[in-house]
Amino acid sequence: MQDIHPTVRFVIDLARIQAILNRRFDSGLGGLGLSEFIILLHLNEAGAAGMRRIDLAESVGLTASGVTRLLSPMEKIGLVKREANRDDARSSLVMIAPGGKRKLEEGMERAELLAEEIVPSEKKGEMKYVASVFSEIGRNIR
Amino acid sequence: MQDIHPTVRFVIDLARIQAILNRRFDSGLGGLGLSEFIILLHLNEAGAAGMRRIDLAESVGLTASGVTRLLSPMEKIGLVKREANRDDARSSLVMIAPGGKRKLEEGMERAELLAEEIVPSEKKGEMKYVASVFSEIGRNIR
DNA sequence: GATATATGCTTGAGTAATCAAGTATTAGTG
DNA sequence: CACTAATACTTGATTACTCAAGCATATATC
Repeated sequence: MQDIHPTVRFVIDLARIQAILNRRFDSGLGGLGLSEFIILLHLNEAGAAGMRRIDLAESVGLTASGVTRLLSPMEKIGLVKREANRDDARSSLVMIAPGGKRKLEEGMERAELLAEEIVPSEKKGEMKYVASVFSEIGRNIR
Repeated sequence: MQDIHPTVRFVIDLARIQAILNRRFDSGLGGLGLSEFIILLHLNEAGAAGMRRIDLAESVGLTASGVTRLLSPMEKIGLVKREANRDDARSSLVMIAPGGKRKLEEGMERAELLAEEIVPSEKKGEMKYVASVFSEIGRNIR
């Protein structure tokens, strides 16, 4: 038990950092939760075509159920809108609404400020490396 | 909104990976939640001296309140034990109990298997490096 | 040495997710 | 073409936290 497997250590450090960042971002994004912010970001990247809820779940890292619960109030307040999927009646498409675009821009400004607080700009190189490791892990885990 | 700030992207990737890992570890550690596992790990490292709950909270990344709620059932089933702190009556010390040591060893075995699934062992060097970046970020954010 | 303030911890109430089970719909198979 | 299996959700119940408030105890200040 002396030496901890590096990847296990990684998971532990990851959990800690995420818990802290989650709290910070949840309360610092101007009334937008971190998950909501992330959803808007993905939907914004998807553009007018929108996304199926399940693909959104996959890219955010939540379950389909979690996405359903998150989207429902967001739809009510006009951050996102839904549309039937003419190719598959099981699924509907979600897309970002004008209100969501505004909120996203607001949130992004704050997110950038928060980001600067946690990683000093001279660490950008390291961040790049970490990002590449993340994307590899991301592919491994689904 | 075209290019996303690298650290903001980092936070988003982190959130996704953590959500997925959290689910995997929560259900793969043999009845031990990931947070409980992490707590046992820290307490094990602290040894017989134990830790104050607030220091435990800080190293796990949760709030004091969260730690209270996690520890209470763990104490009941004999994974940890508590002891008054003779230097400061406000705080009590928590330490790992024999039952906790056993559970931790079991959990560690499974955690290592899960870890191998996520990151192939030839990437251990990279993980060590990422861990060092994490611990630096960790110091920045408290 | 009294009083204000800070620290450590717990608790009630709330929230954000989970899982398991259910309902449609679609795709695959003999 | 019927029938089984898989997919895309949604919902009820539960879990794992959070925050705000409160209670003790400790520390600092006058």
